Amino acid sequence: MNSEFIIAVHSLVLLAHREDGMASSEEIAANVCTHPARVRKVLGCLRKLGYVSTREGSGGGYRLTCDPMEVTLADVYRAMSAGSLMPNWCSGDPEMDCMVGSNMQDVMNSVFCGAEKQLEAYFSDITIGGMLLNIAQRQHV
Amino acid sequence: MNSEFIIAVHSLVLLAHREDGMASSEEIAANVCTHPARVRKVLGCLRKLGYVSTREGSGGGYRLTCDPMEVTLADVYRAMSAGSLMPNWCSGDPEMDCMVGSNMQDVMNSVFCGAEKQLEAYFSDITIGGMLLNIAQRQHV
DNA sequence: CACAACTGTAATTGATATTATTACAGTACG
DNA sequence: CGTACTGTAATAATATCAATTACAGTTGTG
Repeated sequence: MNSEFIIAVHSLVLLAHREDGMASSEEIAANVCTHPARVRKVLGCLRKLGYVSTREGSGGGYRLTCDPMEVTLADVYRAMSAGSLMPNWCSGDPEMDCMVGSNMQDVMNSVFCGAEKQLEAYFSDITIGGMLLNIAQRQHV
Repeated sequence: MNSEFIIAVHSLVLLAHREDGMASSEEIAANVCTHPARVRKVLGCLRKLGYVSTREGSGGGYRLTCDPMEVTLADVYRAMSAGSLMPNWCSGDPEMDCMVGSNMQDVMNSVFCGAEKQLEAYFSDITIGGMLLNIAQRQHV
């Protein structure tokens, strides 16, 4: 799994937690524990999808522009990490003179496509707002 | 996803395809397109689980000792790649003085544990024998 | 206007993970 | 005893990932 997925989710949850829904890349990076430039790259992607808006210049930063209860991890996954389940290493070779070796790439591919669908279905039940509630509950136990 | 999973599955399908269920690490490596030493490592793991037996020495190699219709990808996944869904990169820090940042690792962890269960459920419906049948069907279309 | 505080983006470096390769001891067969 | 294998570890080569640096562009403010 791509770790940009984690950064995206964490950032959205953090913004949802802020009363005004705002934070700079530096604040987010400190909370996520990564570099501001990396946050900017990931959040730039979320902006294109309309989940956040950005304001450049002094006093600028990122602001949540979606309802956290409406955005699911499946949305974020599709945006940041689609296809990450399939390993980049491939076995077999279509040119091979063996039924198994020549078809394995295709078959493995369809297996992982199915797995990815399954994963998305699971993620589609988890919202950014739900994660925030989950965290808040832990706090009070 | 760990690519050893792919090597393990491919090897098992290949052995299941062989009439006598046997092949040497060199034959398997040629079919999978990797190095024999790597095949030996993976198949050594499958041996410990009882899916194959090995014979050292001249004329030796690997032999399938299970019913391919009984072994699922979930079995192989658990053996080779358990926990591979979770990225090794972690956001947040439990020591942090922020509700979100300090709890994110735990919450993300539980998200990925659930995802892994989901994935295993999907894999548990796919057998080595089923994959071989799938390949054989493609051949005749 | 000039400056400070931001984002956007790309290039570079450094760290880590992955795969291939080599090497050799151990085992079995003929 | 020699050949053909597995088992295993160490090393080298490669690819991937994350941190860092750098700087142009934007915006609010004195």
